[in-house]
Amino acid sequence: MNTRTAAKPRSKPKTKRRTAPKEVRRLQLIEATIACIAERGISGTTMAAVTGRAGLSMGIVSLHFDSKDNLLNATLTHLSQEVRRTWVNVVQDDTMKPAQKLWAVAMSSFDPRIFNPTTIAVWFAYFGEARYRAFYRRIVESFDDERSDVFEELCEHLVPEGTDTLALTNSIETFGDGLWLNAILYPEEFTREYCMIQMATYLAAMFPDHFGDNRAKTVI
Amino acid sequence: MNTRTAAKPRSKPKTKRRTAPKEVRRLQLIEATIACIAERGISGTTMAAVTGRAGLSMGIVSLHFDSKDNLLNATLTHLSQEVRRTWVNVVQDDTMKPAQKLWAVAMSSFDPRIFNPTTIAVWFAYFGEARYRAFYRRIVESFDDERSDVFEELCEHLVPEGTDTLALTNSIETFGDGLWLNAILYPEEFTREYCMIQMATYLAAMFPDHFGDNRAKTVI
DNA sequence: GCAATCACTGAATGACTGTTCACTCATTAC
DNA sequence: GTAATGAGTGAACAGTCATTCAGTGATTGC
Repeated sequence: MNTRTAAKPRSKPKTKRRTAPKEVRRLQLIEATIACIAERGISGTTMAAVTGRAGLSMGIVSLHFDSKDNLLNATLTHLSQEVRRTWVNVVQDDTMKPAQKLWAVAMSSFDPRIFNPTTIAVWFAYFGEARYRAFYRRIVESFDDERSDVFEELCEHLVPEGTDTLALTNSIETFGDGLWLNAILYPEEFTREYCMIQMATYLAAMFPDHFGDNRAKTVI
Repeated sequence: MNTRTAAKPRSKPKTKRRTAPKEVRRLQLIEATIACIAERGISGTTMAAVTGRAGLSMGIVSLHFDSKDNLLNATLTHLSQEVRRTWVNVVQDDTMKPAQKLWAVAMSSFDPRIFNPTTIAVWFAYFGEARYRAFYRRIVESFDDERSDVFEELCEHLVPEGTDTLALTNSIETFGDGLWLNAILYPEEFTREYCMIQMATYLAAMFPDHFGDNRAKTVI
């Protein structure tokens, strides 16, 4: 439906190309699913709503994903990968010192591509329903563990020997989770900027030697 | 179906009382709803499931709540009141100093009556779906505001003039929210005790003069 | 040009769900 | 005792939804 027409100049260009590569359709459906979940919740996300939004017919989901469950699964995986890309980009910069990296990874949670009302709403939609939680955990766990490991390793460079860096890592992630939660519940107050300031204050309190006082401002 | 009727035509004392006071039935249904949402999510919480679990018939919900929406509404209100009772109990003790009160209110979030897998799961179930979020917010907002006001007023006793006590209050609530979230996702790691220790560490960092170092342990 | 293939369609199907209401029966008033 | 009351029942109903599949039409291979 939407574009990507065959570039055959000699055949009639009036009809839109109806067939598209598999990956294009899959992404098209995943994006429609995201929009739909954000707007109507998972239980309100019917096949008719998703396919209608994508401008396709009902049968298309079976064709590309077999079932609704598979589509929901693929959507969550897609979201996870987007989050991963966001923080991985940041740690790959080898010119940064551990303190800068830790700061950057923590702040990457507020990158507009992943920190926006639509995306956050979808995360909590999956998270909220018990029947999807196992499903959610299975998909998210490896992504979460990977990030926690990076966090913990960075922490070890910044705190005295003997500090419980796992607890520290958990607390940073916990604070970030709480900010996401409030961002969706009170979007006027917990804007992106406000959340970043809150995180900055938190990091300053936890790593006074590195981000304490007015140091924070220079790193932002 | 699974009646309590005992079916003996004219026998008297063995039949359970079939009628009960309105409040008993309402509570019975609300508790069945809580169990059901925790187990199956909101979309899996059908009238048949709720009434079946309560040991009553399908029509009973219409009788006491008119509709499913009203039942869901009443359930969330019930949960909010339980949370409110928990922290209000704590601040009413006038022998406590502000620092102790703030500590006690923050820790009241981990009272087993409100901090348990079932109850937390239900909170996030309501919270997770966009179509219920407005509904959730309407019910919860006044409860939340009331608690935040108390928190903020207590903060003002503990920090230097000019401190942004609203931001500080928000950050404490945010950290608590994050702990609840992790408690349901990683129940083995984020136990009640672990969450309380995390909160203690957080408060110690934010109020070093009052809960810093080993002070915290004495207040627990 | 023609047949084969492939992407896609959408009405039909069957399973499930919230609500209704005619009915049952325990309790209460007299 | 008898009648009136009203709590409680559950089959029936109307609506919704995911899935299916016979069919359409675009594209490709020859």
